[in-house]
Amino acid sequence: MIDPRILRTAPERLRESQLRRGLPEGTVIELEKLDAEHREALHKYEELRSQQKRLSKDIGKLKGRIKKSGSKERPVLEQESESLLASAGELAEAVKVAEQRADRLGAEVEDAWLTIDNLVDPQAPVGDEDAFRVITEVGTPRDFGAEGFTPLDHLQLGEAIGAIDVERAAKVSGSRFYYLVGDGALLELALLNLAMNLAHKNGLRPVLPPALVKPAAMAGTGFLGQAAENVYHLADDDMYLVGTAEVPLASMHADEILDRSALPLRYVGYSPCFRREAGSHGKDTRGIIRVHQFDKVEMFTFCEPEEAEREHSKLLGWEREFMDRLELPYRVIDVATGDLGASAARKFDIEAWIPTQGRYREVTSTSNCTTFQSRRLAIRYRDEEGRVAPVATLNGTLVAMPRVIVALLENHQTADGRVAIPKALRPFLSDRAYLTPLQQQ
RNA sequence: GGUGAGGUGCCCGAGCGGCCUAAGGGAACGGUCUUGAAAACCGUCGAGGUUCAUAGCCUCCGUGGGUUCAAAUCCCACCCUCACCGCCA
Repeated sequence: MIDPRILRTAPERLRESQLRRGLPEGTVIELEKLDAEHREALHKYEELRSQQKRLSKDIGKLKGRIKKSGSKERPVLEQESESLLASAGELAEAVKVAEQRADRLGAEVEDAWLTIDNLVDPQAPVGDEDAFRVITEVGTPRDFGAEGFTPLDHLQLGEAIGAIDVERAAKVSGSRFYYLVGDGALLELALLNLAMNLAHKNGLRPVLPPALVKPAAMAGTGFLGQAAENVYHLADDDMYLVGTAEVPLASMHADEILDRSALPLRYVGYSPCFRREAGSHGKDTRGIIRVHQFDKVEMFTFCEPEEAEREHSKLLGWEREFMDRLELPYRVIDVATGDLGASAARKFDIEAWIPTQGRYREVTSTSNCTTFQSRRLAIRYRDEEGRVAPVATLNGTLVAMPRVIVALLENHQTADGRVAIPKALRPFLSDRAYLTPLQQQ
């Protein structure tokens, strides 16, 4: 949710932002109309309600006097009370009608706000998915031709090493599932340990959050908009499986007023992530690039809005630090406005080089959600003047397990089918230098 | 799943359906006093909405409905917490 004052003072900013995202501006115009109507109805209701309360209070006082009255004045007071009650009855009816109208319009305004995405950062490149801007490229993709062999893809490698089993996962759970087995399982745990150690060293507080949440958490983080079709919903319980730890981490401080001295508040969560992948049939069907369930280490920050941009750089820096430790070639892109999530004002993706695809693929992503999520979730803080104001929220991936495993296997493979383990991971893998195919063991 | 108790403002805690729509205490903040501090005393002290307004007014006493001229207070449903029992990772 965006500051409603902007709708009233500068609605063109909302329209402009929607257009940059490639969304219709009509919803904003609709919202303006509804908002005005709602406020008018609210005024009417409040005016009537105020009258009613005054009248009710008078009746209360009168009843009190009747109790204490003598037999002489009692009949007079009772008659007065009768007439007051009669007019109060009429007022009550009018109040009810006015309240219902105001409530209805209020709900409509709220619904209309849900169709408006966060204001995009003016620095974000404008356009659709392909309009991203490359910020930097790090490392050099290997030239397998020069090395004299054709690289295997991650699934071939993973199966040879006995690390990945998608066939049995298909038997048990269907397509887009996988088992990590043996060194595969150990590899995830090693990545987890490295990520958590780095994050903890950088001052983030580790969290193992719930992965099943109530509708408010899902809606508050902005995943029940266009993204809703990709969310698993348990109808019997009206609960959602989270697609990222961002959801429980953001919601952790819902309805709270944070102490300014506690900001920035930084967490790093590890959780399973569930995604329906609706609308991506036929995309990335091989291997574990696109799956329905995976584990992810996610960073999350609550900070003062003025600090958000700087914090965003920090998160990106920590993501890059992690990628550097894995010795993977990657690039950083400034994601285009048309490809931003509903909550994000600006987003940077890190894309790792995938040799068998000959291109960069997204492995991490960090978003500045400014005050969009915090308004919906009522996460506030007391600013310098002691006023209550929404905080800014930001999130960033440290490791999305399957994709990082894909990148590691493919980039670090050797001509004889082994996979070199980056130095940073070795302490967590019995100090081994290679993952070895089962046949060579 | 069963039984019992309970959910009130930052915390504790009172609240015969009206006659102050939240008493009282603590914490916090400001001040007086003090060399400084503590104590004592005085004052301030929830959030949201509307509004130019930190003036007024409206809303919020777990959530959602209902009864009433009027509801924290009555009725219904649900949620959560605690204790014990049963089952279980």
